[in-house]
Amino acid sequence: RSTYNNLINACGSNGNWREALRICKQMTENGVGPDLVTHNIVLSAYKNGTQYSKALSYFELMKGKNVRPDTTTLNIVIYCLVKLGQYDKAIELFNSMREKRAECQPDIVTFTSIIHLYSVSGQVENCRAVFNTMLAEGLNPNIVTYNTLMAAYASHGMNEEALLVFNEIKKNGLLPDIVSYTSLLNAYGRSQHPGKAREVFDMMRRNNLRPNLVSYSALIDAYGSNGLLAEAVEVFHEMEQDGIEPNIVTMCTLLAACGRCGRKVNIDVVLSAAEMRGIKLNTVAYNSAVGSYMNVGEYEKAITLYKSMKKRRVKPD
RNA sequence: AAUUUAUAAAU
Repeated sequence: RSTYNNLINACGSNGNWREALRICKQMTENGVGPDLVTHNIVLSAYKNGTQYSKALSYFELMKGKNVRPDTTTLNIVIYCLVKLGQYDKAIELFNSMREKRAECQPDIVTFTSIIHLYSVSGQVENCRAVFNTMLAEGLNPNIVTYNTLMAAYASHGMNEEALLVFNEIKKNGLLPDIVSYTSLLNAYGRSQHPGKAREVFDMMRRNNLRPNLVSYSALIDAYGSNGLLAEAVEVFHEMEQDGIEPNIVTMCTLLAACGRCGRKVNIDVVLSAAEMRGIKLNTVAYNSAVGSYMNVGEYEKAITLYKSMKKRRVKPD
């Protein structure tokens, strides 16, 4: 059974949920019944394949077969509900877990997921309360919990709150990791403090953490979204010299930066830079480029790009 | 140190 679970998991963690299901069926046909771990692996296979509704259906199926879920099961279900924007249902499930007699009590993952929920559902003011409740329940936050709380503040441009959390990490004997630094950096970028964002980036290096693709892209955006295109481009070069390959998000960030620097710049340069690196533009990147052309008043180029979008079979949204 | 769950970047 463990062998099968391992096999299913190998497919599922790559988002290959069809193959995962196929093996799961085969397992049953060979007379090996799935256990709860198997079910959880199937659920997470759906999740990794972004098949959130299918995951929820599977969960209903489990209930129909009287399979008792555990906290991990419910955590995955909460994750899927959040992805589908079904926040009320997620909260309902969370509350049911918190009842005294509930079989599956919320754990640190559950609480962290709920903090994240409140961030993405536009109720960041609830995040700290959830965090405090978790403490009151005697659960110790780990670095992911702190990072989630920080990211919540960061995405809302609340840099002071984010910094407070960052300092709490150290106070509680944990070490900020690359995600912590990137979130703090992002908090400054989102609140019009690109210089502070750079300071965080440098601080990360001084603490012997190597900035990765995400950290670099976040710094590029900190400059770009605040109108500092030259600095953004400089970081882009710094990144490549550091041996980190840009991806579509990086290029899209630069494309957006071109539309925000307040003057007419050559967006084509960025487009061909992407092409030279074999990075194919997706819908978001096209939107960004078209938007930037509009911002700088190059309406004809915007239309041309829109047309080439269709030619390359990238769906406009 | 390996069967399953939570966190950071773009329009």
